[in-house]
Amino acid sequence: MENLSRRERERQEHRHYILKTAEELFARDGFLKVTMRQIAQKAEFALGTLYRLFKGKEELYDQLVNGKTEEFVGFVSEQMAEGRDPRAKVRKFIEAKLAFFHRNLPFLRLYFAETHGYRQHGARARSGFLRRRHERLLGKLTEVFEQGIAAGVFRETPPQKLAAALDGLTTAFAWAWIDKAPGAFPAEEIDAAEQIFLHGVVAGV
Amino acid sequence: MENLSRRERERQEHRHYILKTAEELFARDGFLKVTMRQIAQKAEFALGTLYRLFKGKEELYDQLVNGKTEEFVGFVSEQMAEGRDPRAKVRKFIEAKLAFFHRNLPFLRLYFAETHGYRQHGARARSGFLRRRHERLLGKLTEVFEQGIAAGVFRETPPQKLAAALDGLTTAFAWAWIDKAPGAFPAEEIDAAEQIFLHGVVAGV
DNA sequence: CTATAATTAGAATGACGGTTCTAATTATAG
DNA sequence: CTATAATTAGAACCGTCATTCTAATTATAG
Repeated sequence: MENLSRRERERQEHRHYILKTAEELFARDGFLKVTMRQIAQKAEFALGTLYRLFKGKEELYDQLVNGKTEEFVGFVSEQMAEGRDPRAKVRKFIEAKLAFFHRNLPFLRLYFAETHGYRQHGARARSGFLRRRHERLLGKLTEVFEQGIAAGVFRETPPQKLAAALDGLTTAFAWAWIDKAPGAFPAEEIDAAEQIFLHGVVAGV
Repeated sequence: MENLSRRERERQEHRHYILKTAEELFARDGFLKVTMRQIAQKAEFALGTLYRLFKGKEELYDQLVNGKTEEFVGFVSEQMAEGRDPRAKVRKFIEAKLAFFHRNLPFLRLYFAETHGYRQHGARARSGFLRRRHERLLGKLTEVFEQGIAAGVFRETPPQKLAAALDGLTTAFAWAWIDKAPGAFPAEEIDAAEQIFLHGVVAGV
């Protein structure tokens, strides 16, 4: 990465800056409503320059979304791996997911749009890279539950369902938090999600 | 509704049929990607006829989505009201929500797009009718939890968080089920959602 | 039956937006 | 300094809609 001409380095910086700018627009309005002209204007580049740096709108969007997703899934996976036992891993998953969204607020909307929303372009979105990454993450969660059940820590329940439940619970908390206090660190949400998921809502035995 | 000329009755039937046809298209591709021509063709009406029956694309979409949402929120509310105690109401909520989606598969996508996705048109979607209905439903859930906590049936937890958690959990199960077996009645999902939500995943005391 | 109104089909209009092109500007090399 | 290459700005092109318009057809009334 260091043996690049100044030219090439600037090119990369420009690409990066444009992606960052586009992220806010895409997160707010979605792929279809954002125009290349808007991106160009907000990033202070000419329209033609965007097409020199990216093949087109789809490539630009894909790079953005795929890059961030990789980062997200990687981070959450690593954090989960640090948990010693299934319960700790569950806690890590919740913490990592919400913390990542806290640091990458616009990405929350993009990720959600791609994993649960409409196909945004071509035939790629719903069957593509991002979808597979999301499923991989759920797969890792599923393994954690399998281990926990085998070890007798968790109740006998289909582990995929547990994974879906935890993912849905944390997503719902992310949405509630984004509407309420998107600036603050979602500490309460993390604790509440863990508590409810581990012990349920019925008052103690 | 009965003192209508044959003309007027037919007019209503045509409107209804067009909405039904449009629902499938909107559910599959989203507001922005569906064209009026597609709707006209699929419903076997001329383009001009659509504009005679509806003011435009937005009105058509709004009527569709608002009507169904009213139906959905009404149904779930009624069902919840039938539960005798907070626990039964929780069970009813889960049953009603998943059963409604089972009967109205395309609507699941529309509802979700509107409550959690991008603004689909104008400035209306995210602050509009549907949004308020969704919040009203969450409000009713919140009341159930307040009562349950007061009665000592549920653990002391902020009731809004419980409402968000249950809503998110059931939504996640709806998605998992739609991907897996959209034809079958989601009986397993209902039971698993109730079990996890009430008692958590940690193996019994 | 006509005359008049309602309804239909589908062509024309106009705006918008992704992409490409051109002319000018700026940088690099010799 | 030129000459050549890279880069920029933004105009032009082209296709795609939502919406409106027009001419023809069908129904209703007298």
